[in-house]
Amino acid sequence: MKVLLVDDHSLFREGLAHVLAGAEPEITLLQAADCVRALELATAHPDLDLVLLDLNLPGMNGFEGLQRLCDRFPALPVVILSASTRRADMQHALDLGAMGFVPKDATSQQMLQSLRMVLAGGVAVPAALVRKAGVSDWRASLTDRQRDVLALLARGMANKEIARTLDLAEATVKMHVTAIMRLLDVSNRTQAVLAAQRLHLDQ
Amino acid sequence: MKVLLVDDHSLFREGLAHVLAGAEPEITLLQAADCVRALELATAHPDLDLVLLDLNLPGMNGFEGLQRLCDRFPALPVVILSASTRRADMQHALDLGAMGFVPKDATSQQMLQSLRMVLAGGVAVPAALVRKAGVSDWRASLTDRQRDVLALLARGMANKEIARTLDLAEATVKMHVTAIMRLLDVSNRTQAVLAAQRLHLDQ
DNA sequence: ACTACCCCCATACTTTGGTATGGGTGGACA
DNA sequence: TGTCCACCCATACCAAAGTATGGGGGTAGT
Repeated sequence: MKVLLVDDHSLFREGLAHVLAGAEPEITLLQAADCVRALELATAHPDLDLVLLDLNLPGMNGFEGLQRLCDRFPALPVVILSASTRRADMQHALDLGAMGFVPKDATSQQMLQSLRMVLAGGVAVPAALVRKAGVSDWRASLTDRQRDVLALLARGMANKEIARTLDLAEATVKMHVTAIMRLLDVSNRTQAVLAAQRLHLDQ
Repeated sequence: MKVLLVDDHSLFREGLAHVLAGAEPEITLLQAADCVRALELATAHPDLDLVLLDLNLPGMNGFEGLQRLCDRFPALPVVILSASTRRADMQHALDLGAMGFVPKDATSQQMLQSLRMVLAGGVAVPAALVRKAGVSDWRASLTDRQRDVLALLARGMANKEIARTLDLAEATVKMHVTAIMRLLDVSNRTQAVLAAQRLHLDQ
């Protein structure tokens, strides 16, 4: 069995490698520290059985990486490993095509069970999610451009800088910022940044 | 040898346990998911040789946990395990009494080397920090009132609201905000909030 | 073809943010 | 006693943020 593990912390990768090797001696484990490398490895190893993907990666957003993986390798099941247990995150990951969601505070037994379930063709999600699905997706309510602006907003940029960066008029940026604030139900840009952080909408 | 590992992700704990056990068969590893449990275990096991502490824990701040550990067990060396590689975080941890700092993206070899160094009575810090030490404590450079204002700033409040809350004139609040921004070396309030978060100066 | 969005721009306006000066109090310390 | 410093206030000014209105162009769905 061949599994690709994507996580930016090599300590975590090595530890998990030991856990998996102990439980499943037949396993071949590939490791990637970021999504770019993960895509390379997935391309180079068509016989992959599973991908374990950490959501909060530096550089490319975990969701974006998930989307690309599911896009390029639709038959390859991806299980999300995440420190987050937010329902919105889990829901979104599953919407994008993930076959499972394992919180990082799960035990190794729980994780292994989830992996087995996914390898058997199932979908593994924590109980918390089953209870009530589809609370809605803030991300979907933000347009592409609004997300672009919000990402720069979340870095503390002024409207003028954002305009320069995205090659827009300042007035247009202001319009987007106003729309973002209305959608997030806040009254100034700092609160918008805080809300974005809470909802993992930054970056 | 007896080591206490404090991290909220049990997957990470189990993985690291395997790594440590593989490298050092004589090791006894205790695990705690939070600082409260960590303090209990440290009290119950006076023969502890080392504590491995994750910085970003839920509930009690990692820094706060570090402080309490160093307070109650001055002879017990604490090595910080953190996803952060920010110099300010490392500096702050060392100021509080940590004996080492291991980034989570270190290899297990690097980590083991750091642990050995600390057990030998040394201090283990990544090279990046050695280069330039003692930028030191932003906290000290902020006055009490500035911290009050920053705390509200970090909630996205407007100057007028802050003034009402602290019963000050808006002009006074502006003065504090300006001073804060100068101290944090940023150019607007949103960046000040972001910097405060990075340096754990919010709240 | 019509509608509905999304995206872009401009102008004008009000409010807030941020800077600069200057001045006042009280506590700490040599 | 004089000096430093944290803290407070006022006024004024310019820059930036945020709101409102109106318009143009593209694309997708009915």
